[in-house]
Parts: sequence; structure tokens; C-alpha cells
Amino acid sequence: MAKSGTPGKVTAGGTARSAQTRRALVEAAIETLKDEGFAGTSARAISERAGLNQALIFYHFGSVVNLLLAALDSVSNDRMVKFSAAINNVSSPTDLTNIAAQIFRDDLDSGHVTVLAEMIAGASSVEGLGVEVATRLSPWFTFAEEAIEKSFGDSPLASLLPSSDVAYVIVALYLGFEMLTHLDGNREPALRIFGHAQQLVTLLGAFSAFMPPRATT
Amino acid sequence: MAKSGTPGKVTAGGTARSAQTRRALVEAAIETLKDEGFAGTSARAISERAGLNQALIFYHFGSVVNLLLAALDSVSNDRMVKFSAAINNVSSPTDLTNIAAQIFRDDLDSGHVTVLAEMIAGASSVEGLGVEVATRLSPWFTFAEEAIEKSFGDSPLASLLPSSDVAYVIVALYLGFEMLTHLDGNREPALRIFGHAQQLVTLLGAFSAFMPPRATT
DNA sequence: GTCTATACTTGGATAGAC
DNA sequence: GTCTATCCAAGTATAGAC
Repeated sequence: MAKSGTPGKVTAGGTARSAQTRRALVEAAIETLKDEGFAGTSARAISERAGLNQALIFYHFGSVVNLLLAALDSVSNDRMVKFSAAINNVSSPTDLTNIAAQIFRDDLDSGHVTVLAEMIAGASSVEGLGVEVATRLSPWFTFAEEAIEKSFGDSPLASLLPSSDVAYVIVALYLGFEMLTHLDGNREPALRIFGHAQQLVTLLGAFSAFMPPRATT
Repeated sequence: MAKSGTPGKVTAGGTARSAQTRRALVEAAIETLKDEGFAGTSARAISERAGLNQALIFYHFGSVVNLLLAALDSVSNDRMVKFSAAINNVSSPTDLTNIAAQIFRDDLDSGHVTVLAEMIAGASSVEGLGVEVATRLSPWFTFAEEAIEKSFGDSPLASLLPSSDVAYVIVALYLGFEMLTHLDGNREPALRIFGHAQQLVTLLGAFSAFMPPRATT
């Protein structure tokens, strides 16, 4: 992307002030994406929110899109850290749905999934952005898959569906809930449905007692 | 909206040529939304695709956003007509999943859900657009709910979840699948999962034989 | 109703002073 | 590393000729 040797890289070293500026810009980019959407997230809108000069975006990131990708990296990493910490306390399906509901509520309120959704939707408008976003999305799948394996792996339910497909459904639902919730500002349906999911898992768990145990390949 | 008495209304009468121009613009807006996303759908991009003059957008629709809403109306109506026709042949859960899979494949390929997803995501960027999009989305919920009632209403499964919540999940999944599929251009996971859903419904149907019948309120 | 031409605004990006 | 100033492209929207 950035010309060789320029400070365009996200990981570029430099003074402490540099790092602080970059962080401020990334933070402002995230907030702008949440509030104004992809189409409303211009260099001017971001810099104004950060209280910094517009030219700094191009100095530090080379382009607006690069800054947006850095913003996506940031929220994605934050989510993974939070997720990973939570999942260590998980070993049963019930655990998983409980923790998932809690994290989901957190994400809805903080707007982190909004950033992802806006970047996915905005990817159609910028050549080459799609693959970059897809790359940053793939950890979400593997994380979800691991969580499912860890909590459902011993259950006969695991033989019903490949965990990679379940992970795909979870991520899709996460995105869909986010979009609907964001559109009308009403998070109740999504949260209520998470409650249903917990009951369903319990119910399926009861059924699974009558199913043959999972084949150990 | 448009000033009073101006031809901004979608339903405005006028010459046959007028109607044709409006249709061409709406069609071009749909295609542009699919190919370029919300942020890339400018008056210039639309008019160029339609082979018409850019000023016609403002003459006929008053603003670009109004044209986009007309485009959303158009795909939304088309979908509803198609859905409604399909659902008349449906009476069992198995019927529903079969038809749903078929329609879903159709929608993925035709890109109609893309239009919806881009409009939802883009709504964040334009003041007041959110409520307009939400209004046009509500028929999708009621339709899904009716379809569920019609096919699951007699099943004991219906007592597990309110059909309005199931409808919410379906719409969310539709959106989520669309975004993921659009991002990486690979529709296989989503289609495969529809296959799983059919098996699950069959399985649940078997289980439901052991459940108490639905209370007739 | 449609086109050309144009006014005005916003956005991405760079040069150069500090 | 940051700011001011500026260029240029693209966007919305309107006026007026046809």
C-alpha cells in the first residue's frame, strides 16, 4: 500500500507522540463508522472528531481506507481478546450460550459489530477492500468454531452439524442482528431470542441423552 | 421530500415516456447498488448506467436518496409477489424449507438482498433514511411470520418459539448470509446450511411426535 | 421531459512552512 | 510530526435551452 519506507504501516515505530496520534485517529475512525456509517466516514469527519489535522491521516495511514482497515483491526483484536478470555471458563453448551448472550449484549451496546457490518457493506464500493475485510473476518469464524467444539464437542449434538457450519450461522446471525438492531434502535428482539436459544440448547441437551454418542474418529 | 406539486412522487402520473424513464432509473439504481454498494451509488453512476442524463434523477425523484428508496420499494415488491406466490403451495415445515431454500438461492444470485443490506448499512449515513428503510422492511417480517404460522402452526414446535421471533431470526439470517456470501463470493456455505436446516426440521418433526399438541387458545 | 451547462459543496490527497 | 494552504476530482443540485 504505502510507498516503501513511509510511515504508512500500522505497526510502524516512531515517537510516543506518533503512536498516540495513530491511536486517536483509529479511535475516531471507529466512532465515526459507528455514528455516520461507511459512506459518512470521510477524512474530514474523522479528523474533526479526533481534534487533529486531516493531513495526518494520509501521513500515518496513506489513505482513508487504510485507516478504516486499521480501525477494523483494532476492534477485531479487542473482540478476540475479550472472547478468548471468556471462553476459557466455558465447557458446556449452557455455559456457551450464557457467555455468548453476555458478550453479544456488550457488543450491541458498544457498537463494535457495527464497525464490522459497515466495513463489509462498504467493501462493495472500494476495489480490493473486500479481500482485506474477509481476511480480518476469518478469525471470527475460527473463534466461533473453537468455542463450539469446546462446549459441544462431547455432546452427541456435534454429529448433527459440522461445527464450521454452525460457526458460519453464528457469525451470520451476529451480523444480521446487528443490522436490524441498529436500524430501529431496538435491541429487545435480539436479546429475547438469545434467551430462547438458551432454552433450546437445554431442550436439545435433554434430547441428546437419547442419541448415540459421538463417533470418535 | 419533493416540493408540493412537483413530479417527485414515485406514483406520479404523466406520459408513458416518463414512466419508462423512471423505471430505467430505478433499474439502474438497483444494479448500481448491487455492484458498487451504497457509497458508490451516486447520481452520476446511476445515470451513466441508465444511459440517461443525470439531471433526470432530480427531476423525477427530487434527490438521489429518494431514487434509492424507490429502488428498494421495487425489489421489495418483487420479492413479496414471488414469496406470496410460493407460499400458497406450502402447508408443512418440509414444504417451507424446500421453498425457502429455492427462493433464497434465487435471491442470492439475483442480488436482491444486496440492495436491502446496502440500504440498511447506508441508512447510518443519511439523516432520516433509517425510518424509511425500516418501514419498507416490515413487510418482510410479517411475511416470514405468516409463512411460519402457515407451515408450523399445527405442529407442537410452534409452542417452543413465538413465530414473530422466528421471523426475526429468519430475516437476520437472510441478511447475514447475504453479507458473508457477497463478501467472499462463495455461496456454498449458505446453501449447504439450508440443506442442514431441512434435515433439522425433519428431525425436529420426528421429535415433535412425542410432544404435547399445541394448546388451542 | 430531456439535455447542456454550471454553481456550489465535499472529499481525497499533496506541498511546503513550521 | 503536525499544521496551513491548496489542487483536483467527484458529488448534489439547479437554471435554462431545446
